[in-house]
Amino acid sequence: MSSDTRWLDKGEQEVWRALRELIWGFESAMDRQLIRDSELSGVEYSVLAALSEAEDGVMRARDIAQALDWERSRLSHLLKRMEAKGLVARTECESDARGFNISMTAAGHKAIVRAAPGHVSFVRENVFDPLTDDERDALHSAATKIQASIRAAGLWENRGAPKS
Amino acid sequence: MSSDTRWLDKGEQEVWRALRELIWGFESAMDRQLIRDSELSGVEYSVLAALSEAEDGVMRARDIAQALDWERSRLSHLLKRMEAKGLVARTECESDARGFNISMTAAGHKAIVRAAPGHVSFVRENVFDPLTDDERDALHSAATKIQASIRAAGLWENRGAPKS
DNA sequence: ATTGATTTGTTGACATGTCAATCATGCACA
DNA sequence: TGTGCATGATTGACATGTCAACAAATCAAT
Repeated sequence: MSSDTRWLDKGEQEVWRALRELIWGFESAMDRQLIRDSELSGVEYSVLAALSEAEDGVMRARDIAQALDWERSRLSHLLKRMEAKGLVARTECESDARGFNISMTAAGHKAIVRAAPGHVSFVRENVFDPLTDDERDALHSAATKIQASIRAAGLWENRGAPKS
Repeated sequence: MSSDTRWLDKGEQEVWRALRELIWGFESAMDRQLIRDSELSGVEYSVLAALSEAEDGVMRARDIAQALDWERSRLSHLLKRMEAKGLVARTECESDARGFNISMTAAGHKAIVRAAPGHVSFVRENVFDPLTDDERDALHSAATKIQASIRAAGLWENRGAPKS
């Protein structure tokens, strides 16, 4: 494809290093904060947060997977564990015998209500507070553009269904 | 800690969603590209890239772990696999009988030379090309500031050694 | 020198994620 | 209405990461 690779110059390398460190470190830092201050892991929080945004706290597994952009098997494994912990419950789906409705239990609701303030504070204190308005806006548009570019290259999707 | 949580408003939620998706999706997209175009996973590439930057292509395991900010056991497990694949070799360390020197093999060198152009192209095409100069600079400073903030909060380190 | 703490690295148990295979159900269309 | 394909979800094998326990070597302080 390219025998004439455009390598990164000194300045570009620094930008790339800063971005790479952020991408590698941010998620685990967020997880550490969550686990320290609540009993939820980052992925468990994600699922419960998705359920919270549904009106009645119930979603089909399919829709959770889509909302989080996860593989089905990943969600399936996680739901099994969360069910064992009593954070969610599953009921059969009336309209489609293949599906399941996932709902938050009282314990799940309690857990996310307890975890949410610390999580939001983490984001506010470490993302919004340190940035100027211009930096925040530029970060927004940069993140959006980078994602769009990767999507256009066909490398974003988890299971790139090659239409061959 | 805070009964008066400063929740995110609509605009902030959008910024946060864009950043979260980038952080969750970028690394796996990069891994997909690497595995598609070479025989290296992202973590294997990281180790070989670190070794490439040492003059003689040899580093102590300790220094690799520090350069990548990884846990020792993670590196140990990975090096065992990479050694089995013939990508790296280990020799005893003369100056410190506890340590090991890790070196690239010819196969490891060949693999990273083969993988590097595509990897650099991925970064250039998806990070630098889509951004204006201003956005790139803002991204740089935003990433730096966010990391600094998390570090100041004591949540960055992998093994936060609590000095209790 | 001896003792005790620190550093370096490995190991095993376990948590989590990916992938391919499987199964049942639903749907489209002749 | 049946036949074939698409969808929803689970499972098991495997890859990878975390954590705590361990062992050996080094260092520091007396």
